[in-house]
Amino acid sequence: MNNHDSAKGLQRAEIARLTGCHLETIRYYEKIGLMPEPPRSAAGYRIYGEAHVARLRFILRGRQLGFSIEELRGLLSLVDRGAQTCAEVQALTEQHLADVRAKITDLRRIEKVLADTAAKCSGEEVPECPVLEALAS
Amino acid sequence: MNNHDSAKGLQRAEIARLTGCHLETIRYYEKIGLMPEPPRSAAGYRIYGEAHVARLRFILRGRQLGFSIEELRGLLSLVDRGAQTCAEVQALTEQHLADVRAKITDLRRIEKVLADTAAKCSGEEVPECPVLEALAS
DNA sequence: TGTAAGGTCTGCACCAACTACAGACTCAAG
DNA sequence: CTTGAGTCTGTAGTTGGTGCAGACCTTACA
Repeated sequence: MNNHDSAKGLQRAEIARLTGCHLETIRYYEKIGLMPEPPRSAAGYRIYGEAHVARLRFILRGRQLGFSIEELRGLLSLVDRGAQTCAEVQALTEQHLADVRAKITDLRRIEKVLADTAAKCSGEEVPECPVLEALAS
Repeated sequence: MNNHDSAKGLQRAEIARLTGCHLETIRYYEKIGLMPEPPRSAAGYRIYGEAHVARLRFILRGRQLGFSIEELRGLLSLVDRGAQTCAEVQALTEQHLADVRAKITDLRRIEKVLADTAAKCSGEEVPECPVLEALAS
């Protein structure tokens, strides 16, 4: 009954299924103030609406892109107080982009070391393993 | 007095300085069983020797290369029971290399999304910010 | 000889970003 | 009316450490 759902709202398991977010994570986001406290049913069950789904999707997408919780808090506060601050959002994004690029550089250096040392392995019994030697040096 | 040091061993601050490892981290590695418990002075102070320095360097280098604590535990147990297991070390390394490459691929995808959306920003006051829209979609 | 500064000891609390679980409650179906 | 599933709360565990309090030890200087 979709009409029922959209009229009456969603429970925790439903919003979790819709967004792919773990059940407990939603409560966690509420606790740390990323998600607003939803209205409750008479029995105290959380009832979510479309706005909650949209906000949760925003958060999840940001997390996928590697934004930290604190970065998302910043982004969301910009969202919450209006969209006239595009330059601020751009600055946050550029900073995060720089972080991501630095991480890629690091990982490529690591990749090279690992590939080079693994390539030296004969796989047979040799007295000294080149990987272990590379780590020890 | 270097002679004194190498004859009598090193204290925690000295091994930390030599290896660049944080003081408390050494104790942590000991607690979780990566580092052996060192002998103690009469007053209970830890006394480290060359073998401890070498093992700690091995661990630190492995961590720099992104090996997890558990992976290092595996590597070290291979080291501890002898070097005739080069093929096992190679397998661990190849697996880790694959993980690193997967992480690089992910980050490059993220980099592209961030760069594309940030590039759309005018920086001026526009009604909808392209970064926020990209996150919300 | 006294004392003050600095090093070390232990155990515990804290960080991110969740995840898991116990014990109580509620709800819907058979 | 009972059973099973969903939800509620608070709390503990995860990874890889870091920080700190309060007690001890050691050394240098007066």
